[in-house]
Amino acid sequence: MSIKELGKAFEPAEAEKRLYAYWLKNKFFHAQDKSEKPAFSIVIPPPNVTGILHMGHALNNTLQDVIIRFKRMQGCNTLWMPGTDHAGIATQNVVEQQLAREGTSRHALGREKFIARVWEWKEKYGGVIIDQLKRLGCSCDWDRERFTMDEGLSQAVREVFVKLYNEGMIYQGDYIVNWCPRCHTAISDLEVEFKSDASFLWNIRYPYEDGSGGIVVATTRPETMLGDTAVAVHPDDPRYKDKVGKFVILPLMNKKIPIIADDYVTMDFGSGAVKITPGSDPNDFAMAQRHQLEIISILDGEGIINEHGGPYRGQDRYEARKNVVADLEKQGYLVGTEPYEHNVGQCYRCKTDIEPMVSKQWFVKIKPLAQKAVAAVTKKKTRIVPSSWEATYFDWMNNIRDWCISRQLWWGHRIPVWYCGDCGKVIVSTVDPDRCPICDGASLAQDEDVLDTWFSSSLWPFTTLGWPKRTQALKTFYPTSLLITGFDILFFWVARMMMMGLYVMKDVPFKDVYLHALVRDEKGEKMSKSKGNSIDPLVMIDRYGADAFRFTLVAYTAQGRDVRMSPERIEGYKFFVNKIWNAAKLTLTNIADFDENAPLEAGQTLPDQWIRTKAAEAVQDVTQCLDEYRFNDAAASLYRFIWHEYCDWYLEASKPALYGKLSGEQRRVTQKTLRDVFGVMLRLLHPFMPFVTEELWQALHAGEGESIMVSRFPEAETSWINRDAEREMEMLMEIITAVRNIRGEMRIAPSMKLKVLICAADNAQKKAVDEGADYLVNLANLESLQVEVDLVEPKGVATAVVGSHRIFVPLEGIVDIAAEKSRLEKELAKISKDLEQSSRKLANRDFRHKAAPEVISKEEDKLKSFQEKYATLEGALKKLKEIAS
RNA sequence: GGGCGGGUAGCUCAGCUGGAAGAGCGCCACGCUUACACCGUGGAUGUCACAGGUUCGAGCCCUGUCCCGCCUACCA
Repeated sequence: MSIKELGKAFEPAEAEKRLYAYWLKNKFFHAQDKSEKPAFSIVIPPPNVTGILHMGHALNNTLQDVIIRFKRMQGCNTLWMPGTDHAGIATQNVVEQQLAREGTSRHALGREKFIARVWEWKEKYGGVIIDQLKRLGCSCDWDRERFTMDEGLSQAVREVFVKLYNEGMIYQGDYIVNWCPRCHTAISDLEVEFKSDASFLWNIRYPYEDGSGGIVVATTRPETMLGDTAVAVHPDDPRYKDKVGKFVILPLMNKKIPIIADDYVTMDFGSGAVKITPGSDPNDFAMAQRHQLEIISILDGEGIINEHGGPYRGQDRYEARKNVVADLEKQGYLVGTEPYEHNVGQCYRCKTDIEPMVSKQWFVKIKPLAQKAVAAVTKKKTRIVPSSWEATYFDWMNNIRDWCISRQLWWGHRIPVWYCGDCGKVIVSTVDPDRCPICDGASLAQDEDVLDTWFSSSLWPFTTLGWPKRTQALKTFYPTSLLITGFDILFFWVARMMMMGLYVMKDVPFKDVYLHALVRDEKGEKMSKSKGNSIDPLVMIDRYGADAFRFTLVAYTAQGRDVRMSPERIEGYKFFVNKIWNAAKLTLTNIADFDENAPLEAGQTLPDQWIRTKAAEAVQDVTQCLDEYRFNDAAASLYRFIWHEYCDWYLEASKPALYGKLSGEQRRVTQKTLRDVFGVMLRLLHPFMPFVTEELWQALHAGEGESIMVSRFPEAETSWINRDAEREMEMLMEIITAVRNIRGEMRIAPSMKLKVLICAADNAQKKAVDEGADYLVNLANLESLQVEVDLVEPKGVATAVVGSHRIFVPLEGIVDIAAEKSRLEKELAKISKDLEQSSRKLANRDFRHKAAPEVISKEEDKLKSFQEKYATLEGALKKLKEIAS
């Protein structure tokens, strides 16, 4: 066969570019809408168009690509659906900042022009991340790339909105929502991040209307008192029983407000009385609804006190706080101030303190949707991996509140609702109406708001496949097979996709969900720009190659555990890539002259049989690990097989055959094994290290073969497994290690050839060693090897025991006997510990009665071998002492 | 306040349904043996957080305690 020559080292930068282009050119990533093959599909968690690749993306997409390549090689019609989302707030922010630098604003531009500007920006800078995913090696079906604001997806959003509306699942109303005064929009409960803040608890006295003293309330937000419309106490509180129904005077505002009773109030907190500000607190808002209280909003959309704030009008909320406190103090209403730590909600986007505010918003009735989403997981229609996340999922779903889906932004899917200026009719439609269906008036105005970005993301698994059209792709690939994403968007995205998939498609969006952990730095801290500890994936790819980088991520992805990343770790796997490269060089140069067609006369050598067994095991193991999403275990298995089995032992053991020390026939058999096993190895490794494996696969086939991408993933060849050969080879390996150990401990130069004598227990044992003699001589660097059944132990030797073999290395003239004495003593100490432990166990009557028979016989075998080993070593030591004395 | 995960070799972590404590990196010693010094060979290192319990037997199961992360929550 002809083989391509390999360079001194793998050149990732050049090879990655070339190979990715080759894959693209041949459309290997492309999935068929219709196919005989079983379908396998994953939709990408769409990154923000504004996004640039960070470690989280790198991990997430590497895992997806591993599974996708694995399934593709297994013969599935495999679709990895890529795309980006429009990220309402983030994208709008970016363009607004750009406008600000130009000295203008979106308001100056107007809605239409602004949106045009955002599109312009998107075309120019958006989706950088797509190219970055390509650098990672992602084998997405790029021909199908989607964007949440695409024509088709936008239409789908309207369809779903209208369906929900018509079925009474969407409503509009004035409710208290989380308002971001900087982004100028409502956000959902999920988009609020709570941060603990060291502040104060201000105690304020509200005098009773009749002048008979007052009631003290505590607050962390004194400025909100301007909008107080009641004071609440617990109905059972004896202190206030007779006060309920009476009135207090709201200080500063000089206004009468009632004292009400509600069991929301905790009696033993503070004074047991709470000020109620329905316009600025969700709990107070709820109470206001229960008691028909007046609801006053004292803040405008910017967080500035409005006309309802009396003298404080025009002041920023924090400025107003200071002034209110000062005035209360001045007028004698402030009873006390104590330091207090509490949680403050912030906008997840801009970290501005959230202002709970009453405004008109659109909501989705979520309970009915959530119930079905819970049932789907209970019934295992969707499986969450690791399953420990199920509890979190259930908990959230069961305590869910209606979803506020309207946003006061310009960039996004505009709500498909129109209001007739003539008759007031509300029109909800999938197509833009020209005229009012009731009065035929033409003065229609569309709702100003857009939808939460997550609304369109929640439809992603089917809209990307063409819905609302009943496309072939949809038929083939929905429900998708698997979703891989970070646990941090379990609620934001996974849960909502579950709800929407079930609602719209009447089926779950995916069968499996694999949730991976976060990437942290080597100290376990979250990576962030401000901390300066973030690692740029692209820099890592440039420095170490995509293969090494990917393998590192996979190797550290244990279920339910964070990934700790550092350049040093990636470097370690770069060394692994180098090792593979060099093993390939050795392998390929030695099989270059292998003639496939000539019949093989000789049988396989022991190492041949052994490495085939190990290869079959590795295939089995890696396949199972991937099936179970145990990524780190798969990586470890590959690492061990390639480095410690193939390179350390098999390549070394096959050298005699390759370098012509064995017969030509034997050489050809070994060549065949090399070629077979090496091919298996490459294919097994390909999902993890796509580039170097492709490069080597091409070399193996002299550039004439098909891509490794579309080759068949290895299946465990049971015919390759030979347990006898495995056992025999491993026995030889142990003997070799024992001799090397003596060499190392005795400080015998590696270059010095040794004479070794082995005393075998019987003829069968002797034969086994004799058969491996060549390997032994070679790998232990021996001058001679003598194996006998009745060997009288020579004098002045170093001794080791492997199984029932006693191994002697004559030391005369090589080292001093004292060194061997101390080595033996050390060994004896070790073995006597084992011996003692084992015999104590076996002496225990309960153990003999209650333990499983196979456990007992195993223990007995152990004891026996300990005893033999002990006796041999002890004898050897005694002899040495005789010589020494 | 509730929930989840974790505490195993100097470091980062494996350890599946209880049956001789493992890997990688780091460390020490020796070695440029014709794939690889991005390497090879050998070596050292552990009260498996703590205290009880179940069991013939516990890193693994149960109870409690102490730390460390994370998620979640309307106590002013």
